[in-house]
Amino acid sequence: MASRTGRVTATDVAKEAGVSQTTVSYVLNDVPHQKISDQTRRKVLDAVAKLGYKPSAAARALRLGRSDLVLMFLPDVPVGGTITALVEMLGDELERHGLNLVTRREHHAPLKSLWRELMPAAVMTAFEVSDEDVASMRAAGIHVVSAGMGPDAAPGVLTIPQTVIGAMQVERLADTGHVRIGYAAPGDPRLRDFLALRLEGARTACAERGLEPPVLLDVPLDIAAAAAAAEQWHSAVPAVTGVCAYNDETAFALLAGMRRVGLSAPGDLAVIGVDNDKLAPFAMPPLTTIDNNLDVVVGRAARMIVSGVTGRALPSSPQVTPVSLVVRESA
Amino acid sequence: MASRTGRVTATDVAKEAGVSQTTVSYVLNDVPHQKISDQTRRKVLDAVAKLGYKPSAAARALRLGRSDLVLMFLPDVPVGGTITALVEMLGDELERHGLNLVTRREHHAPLKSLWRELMPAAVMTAFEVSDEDVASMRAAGIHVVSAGMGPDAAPGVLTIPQTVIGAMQVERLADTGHVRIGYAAPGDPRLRDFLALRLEGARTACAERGLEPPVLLDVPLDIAAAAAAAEQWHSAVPAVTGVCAYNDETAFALLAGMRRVGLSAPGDLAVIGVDNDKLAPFAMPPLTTIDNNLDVVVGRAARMIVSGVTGRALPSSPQVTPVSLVVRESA
DNA sequence: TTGTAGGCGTTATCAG
DNA sequence: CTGATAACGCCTACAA
Repeated sequence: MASRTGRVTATDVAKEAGVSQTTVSYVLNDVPHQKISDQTRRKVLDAVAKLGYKPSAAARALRLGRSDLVLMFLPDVPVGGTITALVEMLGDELERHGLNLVTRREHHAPLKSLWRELMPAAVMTAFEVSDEDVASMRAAGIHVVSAGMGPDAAPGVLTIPQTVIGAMQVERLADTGHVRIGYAAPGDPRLRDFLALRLEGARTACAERGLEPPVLLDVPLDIAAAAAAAEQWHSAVPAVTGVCAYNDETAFALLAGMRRVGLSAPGDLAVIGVDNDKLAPFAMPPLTTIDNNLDVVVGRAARMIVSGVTGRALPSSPQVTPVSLVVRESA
Repeated sequence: MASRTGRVTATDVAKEAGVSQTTVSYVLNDVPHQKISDQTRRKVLDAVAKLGYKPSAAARALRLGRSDLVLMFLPDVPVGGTITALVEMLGDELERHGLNLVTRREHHAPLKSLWRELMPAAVMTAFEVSDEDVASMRAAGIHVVSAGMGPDAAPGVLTIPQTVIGAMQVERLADTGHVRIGYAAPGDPRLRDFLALRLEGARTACAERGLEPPVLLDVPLDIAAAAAAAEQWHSAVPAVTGVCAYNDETAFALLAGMRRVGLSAPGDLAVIGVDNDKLAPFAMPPLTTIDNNLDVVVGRAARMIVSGVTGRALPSSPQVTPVSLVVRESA
């Protein structure tokens, strides 16, 4: 049966079923205007099952000019749990549609070299890819989905509105009576793009409420440095009483710094994070934070990719901002 | 130049360079016993650069009978940051050798169906794959690397000694004067395999020091439940004074529970975690924990995979246990 | 040292 | 409804 390579091919299936190899292909791909008798179909399917036939992804890709791979480019930042979780979930989701996710950091492989090589069915770019590259991919028949950070909702762009996050933080603080707001920036400069947008959202929200712009301080992942920042906010005049942290990690550092200098949350300084980290409920005090609701984002991304690849129109997505506030005790 | 498909092929390169397609292949693959004149080589390489030629992974895979994909099967557990980080790092590392990592949860795709389809160069199985499957993959020429949890150091098996982790925790507690040890198990039943091994390591270490076996309690990710467990340990006679947590997440929950009932660490109950989570330094008090040193593990895994695929012998690895103690304040 | 030719497993075209 | 047959792009004996 199996040729000398040991592989079960469609031809083997055809022989086993007593039909032509073409018929096997038709049955397996559910070719439309080809009426196959139920009996024939059955014979083929039985042979497939009996032989354990699996079509070769390589041969298929070669023939079709596109593989079943989905290439995802990640920003070259210290990917917090957020993005890794997103990758994890997206991979699971795409797999249900027969797609395989391959991730790559942007700086490692210059994109163009990789997509020409892999002929992916789709490419998902996180946040920064030149329009030129996108254009040439599209020209090559690759479906491109970009994840934008801003408030723009261009077609084919998955929006993860960073500005909304910052705004939501400010709103929570304002709603709980804080008038003078601080913003805790992460030390890592590679996060500045995200920071800029979140900060902008916070600024806008402050302006809308008639508050002064947030007082920006760096809070590196270091207790002593965080403590210094905490004191600076606390002793300012007028004092900052509520701080938006760039993310939960920064928030944890800040809370630790505050403890060191005897400041408590939310009494002396309210703190609100971003990410809803697994450990957020166990912070001292339990951390109020913004949840990205990744499941929603991933679902949306998967739908965009799958519908693009299969050519089906996507079931109109509600386009609700998936970001939500999780109130605990720190703010 | 480019054929109607828009793709630049090796034939296009050959035409551009004024040589045969065979020569192009020889140059690009550095075929040994083929003496290519430097002049010819140059012409080919220039043409490659000029045209931006990239070999088709699909065609290559079809011809060679193996792709440049590396398939990694993950255990179907709530993969903590530990494993996701490992995946991330491994992907980066393999990429340097022209390999592409594709991950899959075990329960989703029944393995066999996937490897037959993708013809991966290597498969990395995390923790649980039947010997039968491994055998058939090997028979198909796929290099298989398994990650074992136990103390066994079989060839082709990457050892991540869970028992050592438990032992190391106990040793730290014993070294700091604790005589009655507790073990905080995670609520999630899917972690029981890991738990069993870590616990076994802890038991053995206790026995070696002449201590009673650790007092095992479930510490779910819930402050109230964790508080109850803390009280139970604290009020036992003789009292448990030091607890090994299954991981940092459990440790954080336990510390939070202790705070609720007025118990402090390490005074009333010393706590030691596992994972060295990013947030561990910011726990209250800063969490003493065990670091898996993933970079070491990943490096080893990558070497095993790459050497297996390229057929080169692997540079003898020191086989030192990569696990190490990180002392902070909680134990 | 270089060129010719065949086939890896699929899908698609075109006759029967 | 089914059966030959031709690519898809690459590697590699075998010839020249």
